[in-house]
Amino acid sequence: MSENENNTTSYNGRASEPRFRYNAAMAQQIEQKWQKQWDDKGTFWAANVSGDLKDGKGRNAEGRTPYFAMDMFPYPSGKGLHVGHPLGYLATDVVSRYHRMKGENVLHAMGYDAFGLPAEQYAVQTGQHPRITTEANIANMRRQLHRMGLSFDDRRSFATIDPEYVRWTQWIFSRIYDAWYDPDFVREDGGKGSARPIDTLIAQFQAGERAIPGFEGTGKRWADLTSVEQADVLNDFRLAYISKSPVNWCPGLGTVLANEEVTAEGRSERGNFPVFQRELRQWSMRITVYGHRLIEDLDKIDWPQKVKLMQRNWIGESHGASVHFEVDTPGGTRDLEIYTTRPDTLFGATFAVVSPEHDLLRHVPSAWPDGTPEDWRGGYDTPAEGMEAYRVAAESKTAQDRVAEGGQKTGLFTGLYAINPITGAKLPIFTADYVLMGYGTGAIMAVPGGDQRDYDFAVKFGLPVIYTVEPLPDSGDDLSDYEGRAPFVSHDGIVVNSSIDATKAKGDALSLDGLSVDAAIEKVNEWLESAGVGKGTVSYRLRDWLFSRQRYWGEPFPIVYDEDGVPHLIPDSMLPIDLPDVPDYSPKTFDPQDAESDPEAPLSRNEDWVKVTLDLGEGPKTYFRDTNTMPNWAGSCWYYMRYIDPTDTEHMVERDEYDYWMGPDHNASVGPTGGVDLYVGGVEHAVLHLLYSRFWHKILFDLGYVDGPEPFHKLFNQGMIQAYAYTDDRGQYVPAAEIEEGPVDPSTGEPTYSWNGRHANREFGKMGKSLKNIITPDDMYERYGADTFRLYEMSMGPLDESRPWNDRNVVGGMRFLQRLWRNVVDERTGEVTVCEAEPDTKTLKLLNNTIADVTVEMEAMRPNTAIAKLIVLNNHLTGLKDGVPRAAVEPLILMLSPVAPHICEELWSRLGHGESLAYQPWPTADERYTGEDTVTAVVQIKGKVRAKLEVSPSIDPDQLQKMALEAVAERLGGKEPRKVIVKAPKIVSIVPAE
RNA sequence: GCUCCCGUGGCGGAAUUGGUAGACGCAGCUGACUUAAAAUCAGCCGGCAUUGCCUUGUGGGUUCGAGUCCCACCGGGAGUACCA
Repeated sequence: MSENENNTTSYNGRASEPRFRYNAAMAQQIEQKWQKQWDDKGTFWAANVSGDLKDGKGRNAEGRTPYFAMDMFPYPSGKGLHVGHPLGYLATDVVSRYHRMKGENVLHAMGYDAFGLPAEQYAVQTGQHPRITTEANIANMRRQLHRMGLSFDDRRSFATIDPEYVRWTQWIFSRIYDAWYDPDFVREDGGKGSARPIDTLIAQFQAGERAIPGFEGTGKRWADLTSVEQADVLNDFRLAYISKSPVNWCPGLGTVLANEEVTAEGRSERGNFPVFQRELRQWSMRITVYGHRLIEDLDKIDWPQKVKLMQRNWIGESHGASVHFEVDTPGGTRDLEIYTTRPDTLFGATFAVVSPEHDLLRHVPSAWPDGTPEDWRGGYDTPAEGMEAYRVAAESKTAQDRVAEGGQKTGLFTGLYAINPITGAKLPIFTADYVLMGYGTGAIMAVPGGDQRDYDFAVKFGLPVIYTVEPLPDSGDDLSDYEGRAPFVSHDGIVVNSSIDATKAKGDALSLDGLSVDAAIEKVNEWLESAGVGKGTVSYRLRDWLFSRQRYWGEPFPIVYDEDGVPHLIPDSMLPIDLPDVPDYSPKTFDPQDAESDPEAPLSRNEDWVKVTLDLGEGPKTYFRDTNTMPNWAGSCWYYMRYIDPTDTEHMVERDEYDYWMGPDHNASVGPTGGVDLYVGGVEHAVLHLLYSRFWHKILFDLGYVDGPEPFHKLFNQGMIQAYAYTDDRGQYVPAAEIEEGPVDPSTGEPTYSWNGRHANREFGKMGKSLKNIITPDDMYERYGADTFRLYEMSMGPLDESRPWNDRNVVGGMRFLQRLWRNVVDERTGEVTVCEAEPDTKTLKLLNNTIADVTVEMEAMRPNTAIAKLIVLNNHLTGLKDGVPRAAVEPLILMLSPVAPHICEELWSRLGHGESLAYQPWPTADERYTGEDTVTAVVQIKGKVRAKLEVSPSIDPDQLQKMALEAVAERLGGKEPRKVIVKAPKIVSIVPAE
């Protein structure tokens, strides 16, 4: 170990320092030495049960409990990492190392989510292929992570852009495309509803077991249909299908977006461009059919409540009823189906509202009915003219515009009337943009007596209000308002004025009067069904997942179209479909406000690629490739399974390997759903990646490719590392590293800050290049070494909470490691100084209590408190007069090694051990030395501490009470206490006599 | 607006089931060592105060006892928003 010349910072070594002091320079040498050894010896290779990855370097899979710890893999950005990024990676690494020491077979690896917009945009600017920059970025990020000492099995690393990986992404798409959802099929796990191969559906059509939608009553059999007709029928069943419904078109980005990628303001999450609703042909995934299962199975997995709640809200399951109203139109009687969650209020419906895109609006009368009030007409001469103008206006409105209207209702009378099936009342039908086409049926019955929005609308257009529910006296609703102006919206109440006799409407007589709301809903649903005018239904906020993008840097679809436009799947044997070279990588973008523009995909620019001759079983024919690419989420939807064996060329994942690592009950902590044991990542993926992954996984489960219905058993969201940033008085960011802290301003209680002698303002938030407050891991290695960096990040606070980075505090971790080093190694000579004598009883007590406590903290993923307890033990050893006992410092080193692995390996080796400590058994506490000899019992009078007693932990409660009463006898003044509570051995609480 | 989470010293943060509030670290202070400084080691370190009182955002409540449970409010953060 050589002397270091650098003396610029205190921990980087200086001439006067002892030669064998643990400083930054020595830390760097130790760290790189051990990182090389781990690599050379394959220390972190995990053993599969079979195949190419069976080699676990002497530790086989058989007989060892599998543990799969995983991070949300990174996008390899060109910007590199800052200290905020690896918090989660360090946490999983600590957990992985701990589980290895418990004797488990730990699968821990890191891949790269490498398709994406930044690389594409860089390619657009430079003309360089995105693969080149992406691969350079991956190499750089791999180096940065490696230097942290993360214990990955490097044989299992891959990137989503690797052709072998793309192949399986396309293979999964093919399986989804070739599947339909059979809601009646009973799965192996007993649940109802399952994805099934599309062949099973075709067989039902061929056998005549199932009517062919759209061809009922034509007498046509399946074989009689043209290929185009067959394709159209199947498209309506496939789980990946071509949709012709409204999608989010973003001209500024030149692509369409999923609902999840559009902000509440109606703009693109990326780039903040306006988004318009357009009807375009696009790929969609039928995620809505899984809505109920995606909610239901949340109960079976160990995820933060917050994320479960976000997914439940996003899916938005609501139970209600659909009701059919008859509408008289110029072309005859039409059916209007509405959706309501409160069918009990049908008697209070006084009008109906349909969304501006609703089909009914194409059947409005040619003139306004006699007596139509002026403000119902909106100034238009005919209903048709009004409908068209209103629809166009609503379409161009962003969500922001709607918010700006401040809840003000707009709308227009359609000239049509609907017959309330329960009362026979004639209700005017309006159109208004507060009713959304995409939810329910796009039409509502309006009950102004029970709904604030309907009420606002009724007031504006002078429509009547009928109350059918009376609030409960103790409901908290203001009863004085009842029958007054405001609607009563509470769900609790008693139904009144809700009865008909059979002569007034379809069906039998019905009375809801006097029932609770819940009972009324049940009764009215039964009535609707028996009268054939409606039924109870379930509705979802979740929409199908828009799955195609007009971008270059993504996976091409394994789909070609024949000359009739019928899509055909490319056979698995021809996968992967590689991206073609194109003259220009950018999608055609438009004026962000140009809603009428049409997407143009970059892949369409290579005609040689688009037009291909293939033999798909009917001899060589000309086909045209699909020119869309998959969204960024495709690769991250299933990558966890690929860690199991990225070398497998035969399967996405082999069943036996899946069962071993991820199958149901593969270890004691995982339930019947199976899945990754621990998945750590940011909460920002709560509804995007995590919902899509669960969806794909359930399809693959239904189709029998994997054995459990959930991908991730335990989810953990790490907090964010925040930082201070500084601006000058013009508001420009100035480098945080060059800020000087001045004296505290007495008026604010805050210090003053300056940069280059000028005043600076401090703000608190994220770390970012533009904020000029970045600290990189490389800065930390340079100043302290990777172990100190790891120690600091793990000790700053609870892993799941956000907290500020404070440069100044890092030094505490360095001092701890130095003290530990000095407890083992003589700083001047480099000799090992531990003594071989048995530790004294006090040391043994502390050691074994520490082992017990630290084990609990590690199990609970609380490295911060584990570290605090290890520091206490180390501080105790430092103070020992007769040298540090080996029997105490070795367990300390083992327990610290998950957090600071390099220095611990070095000390372990210097203590004479030939093998890495990575698989040394985790220390166990000797119960002879746990617990305490005496505890402090507290004597309280009315909750206040009045005396303390040193007593045995096993003291008899009666004896303790006696001692306590003696100790405070003076204060009780000889009176008998009113009450004494004894919780031996810790508390005696006395309530004195008055 | 609705839903959820969080408020503890100068700072980051500890406190099984309600049971001695402030572990551990940073900063600060004192001492030892040193010509001196750094480093290291030993000690002090919530506030007021004469022995005791006050103190976990504020105000109430439950309890022998509340940072922890309940109610209301204040402040901060996150999600979501005309979903019928």
